[in-house]
Amino acid sequence: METGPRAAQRSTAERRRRELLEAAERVVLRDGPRASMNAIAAEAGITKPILYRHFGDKGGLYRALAQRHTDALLESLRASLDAPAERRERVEATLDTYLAAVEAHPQVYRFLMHPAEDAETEQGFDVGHHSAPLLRRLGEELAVFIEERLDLGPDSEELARVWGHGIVGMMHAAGDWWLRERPCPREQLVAHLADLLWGRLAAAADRAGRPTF
Amino acid sequence: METGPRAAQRSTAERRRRELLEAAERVVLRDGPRASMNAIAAEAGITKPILYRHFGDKGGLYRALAQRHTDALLESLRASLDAPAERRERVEATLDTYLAAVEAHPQVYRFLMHPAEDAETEQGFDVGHHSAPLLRRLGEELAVFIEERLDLGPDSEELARVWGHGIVGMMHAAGDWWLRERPCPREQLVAHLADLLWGRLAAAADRAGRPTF
DNA sequence: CAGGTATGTTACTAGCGGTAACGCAAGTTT
DNA sequence: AAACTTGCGTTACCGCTAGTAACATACCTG
Repeated sequence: METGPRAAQRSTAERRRRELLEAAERVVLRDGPRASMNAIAAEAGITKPILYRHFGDKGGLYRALAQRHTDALLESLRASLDAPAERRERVEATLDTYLAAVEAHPQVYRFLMHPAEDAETEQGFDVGHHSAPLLRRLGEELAVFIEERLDLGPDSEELARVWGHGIVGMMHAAGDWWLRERPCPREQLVAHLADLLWGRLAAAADRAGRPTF
Repeated sequence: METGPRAAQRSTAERRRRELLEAAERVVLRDGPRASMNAIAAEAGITKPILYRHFGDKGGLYRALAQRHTDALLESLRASLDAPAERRERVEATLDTYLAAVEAHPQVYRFLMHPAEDAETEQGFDVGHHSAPLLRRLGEELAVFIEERLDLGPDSEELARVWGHGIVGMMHAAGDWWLRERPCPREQLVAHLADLLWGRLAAAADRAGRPTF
């Protein structure tokens, strides 16, 4: 156990950092991703330069803020994907985990995934530039998982990566649309997406009296 | 045919507008989405207020700029999806149309789809806020198409919309990743994605000596 | 010729991210 | 005890942005 003034200093610095992050989170969840550094500093009861000393720049603050949520989400997703069950059940569980997180904290989700909502006054958070890494991480992790577990013949690594990113994109886009329109309960969305992945698009019959599809 | 000074004025105004849009396009393709109104005005050889008179605000200019490209892309996609051929062929042709456009004009693509690349100096174009509408439009159009052409039983409308948005998201995410990493030729990516949609994920065998997936 | 209308300018505001320079308190060293 | 370092905090500023108000100029119309 480390003691002495250095340790005390570091621990207070870390506590301070957590306080600042909590203040930033409050502001971001209230004002959306266009929250300004001034506003965050004011919420924390201090002034801008302190924020910059702690986080370097706005991107640093954002990343620190995003990591709190992405790490937890990634862990849940890994668990769902790795649970002992049939393949389809696990795919559904994973989709459901993601969508449940989105449903439970839509503001957090929007902050992580969506660029500044309104004005192009891009002084806000350029979340898009940071959401990409998250989606990329998800895609890469899924790719590794698929490649490890499935026998896909030649080109399996390439195929797995295409699928990893494609499936993550599907989940993301469908979830985004669903969150906005809420056209059905979550379990139904999950089932529909799993149906899509299970080839129901290919197997569907053409509608009578229509050109083929 | 309308004549007289009013018509002349309007036609010169429209020509001016086109000139301004072309200047804006040059700047955006050169400087990325963070191009400033000042830079665009300078490129056009005029000053800011003229831009604002023509396009209202930065978002207006962006929308005018985006429409030029999205309309053409949407038309190509509709044509590919509606061509006389087998379903899988048409799905592949549509994916390929999208990816070919992405491949042919990556800068345009990035402008349409990606928020300001670097600094969070969000004075740039908040493209994310505008790309969403494009992806949404694509998803909705595909949903209508699927619902019209396929016999999906009960809940067909809901199912078609989930699939529409999900497939568009898959295409978008995979294309985005592919554009960055270029891991394989286009036709291979198309085939992999079509395989995914055709249920090859569900049909794949587990790898020997591994937990099931 | 008088008058409106579109086109253009200069000069400005308000707000942003980011930083330099300084004050101050507390603990450490001599 | 005095002097020095070190971290926390401030004020005041920079350069940039989007957007606007006010003014000038040309041109076509009555």
